Amino acid sequence: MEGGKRPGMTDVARLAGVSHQTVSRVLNDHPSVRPETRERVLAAVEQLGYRRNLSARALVTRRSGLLGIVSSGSWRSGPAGTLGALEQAARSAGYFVTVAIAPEPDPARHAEIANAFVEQGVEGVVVIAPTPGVAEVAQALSTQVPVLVVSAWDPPDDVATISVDQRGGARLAAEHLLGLGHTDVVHVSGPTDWFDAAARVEGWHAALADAGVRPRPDVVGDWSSDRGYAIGHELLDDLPTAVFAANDLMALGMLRAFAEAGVRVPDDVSVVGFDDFEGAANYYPPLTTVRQDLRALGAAALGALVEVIAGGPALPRRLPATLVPRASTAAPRSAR
Amino acid sequence: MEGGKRPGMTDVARLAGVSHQTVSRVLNDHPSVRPETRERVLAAVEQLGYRRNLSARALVTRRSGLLGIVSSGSWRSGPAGTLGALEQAARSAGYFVTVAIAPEPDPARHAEIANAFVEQGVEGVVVIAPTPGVAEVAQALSTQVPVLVVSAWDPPDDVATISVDQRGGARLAAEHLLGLGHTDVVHVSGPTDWFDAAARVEGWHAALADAGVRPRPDVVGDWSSDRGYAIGHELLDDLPTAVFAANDLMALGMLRAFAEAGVRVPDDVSVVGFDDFEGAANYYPPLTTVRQDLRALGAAALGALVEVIAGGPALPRRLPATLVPRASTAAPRSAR
DNA sequence: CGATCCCGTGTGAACGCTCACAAAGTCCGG
DNA sequence: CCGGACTTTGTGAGCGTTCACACGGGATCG
Repeated sequence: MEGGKRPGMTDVARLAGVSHQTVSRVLNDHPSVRPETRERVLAAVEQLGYRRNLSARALVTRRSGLLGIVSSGSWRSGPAGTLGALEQAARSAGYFVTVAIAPEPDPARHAEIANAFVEQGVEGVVVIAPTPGVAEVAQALSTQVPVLVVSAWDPPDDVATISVDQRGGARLAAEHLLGLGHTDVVHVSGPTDWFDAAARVEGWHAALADAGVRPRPDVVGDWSSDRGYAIGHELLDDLPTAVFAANDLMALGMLRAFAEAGVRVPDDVSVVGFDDFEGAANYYPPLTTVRQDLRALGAAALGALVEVIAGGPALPRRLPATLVPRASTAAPRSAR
Repeated sequence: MEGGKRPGMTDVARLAGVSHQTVSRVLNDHPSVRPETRERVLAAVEQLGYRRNLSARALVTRRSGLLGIVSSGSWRSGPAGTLGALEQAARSAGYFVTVAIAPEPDPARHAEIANAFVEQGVEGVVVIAPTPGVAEVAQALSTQVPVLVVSAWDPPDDVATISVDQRGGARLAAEHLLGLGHTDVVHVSGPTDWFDAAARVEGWHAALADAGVRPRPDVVGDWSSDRGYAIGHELLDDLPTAVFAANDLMALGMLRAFAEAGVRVPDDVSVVGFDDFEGAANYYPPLTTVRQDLRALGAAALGALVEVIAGGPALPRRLPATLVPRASTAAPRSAR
């Protein structure tokens, strides 16, 4: 697995018969180096299996080429996509990426993460902040290093933020239901301390208010399909004509509760979800839902972070969500 | 966001009235430093907001404290869990973690990743290798740096490997079905170039052979619920009494195909999945499946990598999978 | 044909830290 | 009270790079 010790620039220089500085120039493809010399150096690099030492480089340039990502332990769907897109975008922007997971509300751990990132010399940090607890990390960091927050959150001050437009997404769901003729509707929300959950609640109510429709009081869930199932059961006593679940998993649980009770979807009740989670297209019935493009989010987040690093402004941005109509929604029976 | 320039050890030393070396000792809590001096240094650190520079440290110690993780773009479920567990375990072992995503089979990209990791000076790498394409990365890397492969893969040589026991898991599924009295059974596999898919196929056939049962020829899927749905349709013509899907999403698609056709699960056909994917407990009916504890996998992988770094042996390890019996399986009609 | 400029290259210092070693200071027993 | 052992602290070098600058030589120009 290893030989003696890794060769350095001087070793390459010696073999190529040039100075270490020339080697450096070749490696950073500086213009003024004779093609022939370049060849010779590259050959030496090849022969020695030389790899540059980024620590040494970072030490003198004060640029680590590292970006930090803080994700959350309690991050349900799609961090895979977001994270992956983030990483890919980062790499093509010439950065490496280091990751830390922030468990919910632990300030000590948050400080530790911030500290670790600063010590590593990250040039910027993306914080995926679903809840206020994690958003604190962003706060802690933003005094030390450029930070971009991915969160449906109205940042208190000058912290740059990006997210999928949760309000807009919820509005889409509401308008879809409204368009079908539903007026007896209910929202099953996520935990209210989640920014996404709160924004969806807002969008939902705003859209209904605009149409003059008064929904039933929201039911608060916890994102889990189990809870969705339980809530579905509770709803059975007095069924609305449509339900908007704050995520697909809760919708899934409700679908099961309804199926077991012999309630047909969408004939007896329409169901809309949120996320377009994996498999939602093949729930029974296929779930109408609001899709968030998390890959696009990741890529956009990275772009925004790079701008912030470059000293750009901290404009909040929202990426649009889109409605994916499928078989779980239809006009209410009364309208047929 | 920034002040002038970051203070260094010498700045701290000057303020505390000691030498830079003493500062270093305090920071690495070396035993022999007088408590009073320590206090003074720590106060100075605090006052200046000093953070050490890990690049500089890495340069001299040749220990970066960095671990690399290569994950795969086409890594379906649970990287969140695995990655999260990996990161947490790494941190408590005193490492940071950098991530790279390998889009499927591109050797050039793999080489690039390997190169980047080596240049960063990672002390070890975890490669999550679902397919031979990605496993090549592991090969390439293992000559340069300690590598641990997470994969249901029989490594060609001395590469350390860890995974959930896919064969055992598939055997569990088969034996569960056998125990219920099923003999007319079929396996819907994953893409055959995936190690996991191949191992599940093997375990399935081995278990059935042991019981003297000849299953129908395997149907090859692609992990997606859409494909599962299509396969479910095809199966309708001549229904077996039980189906073992290589993952929950394909099972989900089949569940829908059956439901739409009025075929009842488990009365008319039993379905077993694999993964215990999010929501599987609330599919309709709740899906009997084989659970992999991916968090445990992540933690174990890190432990193993640390051993490899320390020069330990490269024993392959398998973590057990467990059967989660739910409502989608029952005795075949003939046996009732 | 000498002064000027640019190109290709080399020289030395510095980045912020740890390591090896040396120098005080402290304590003890004889 | 002195020598040795231990404790606490300081000094200088060096890790592998890049940066600032200096230098020689050919081309260009007046």
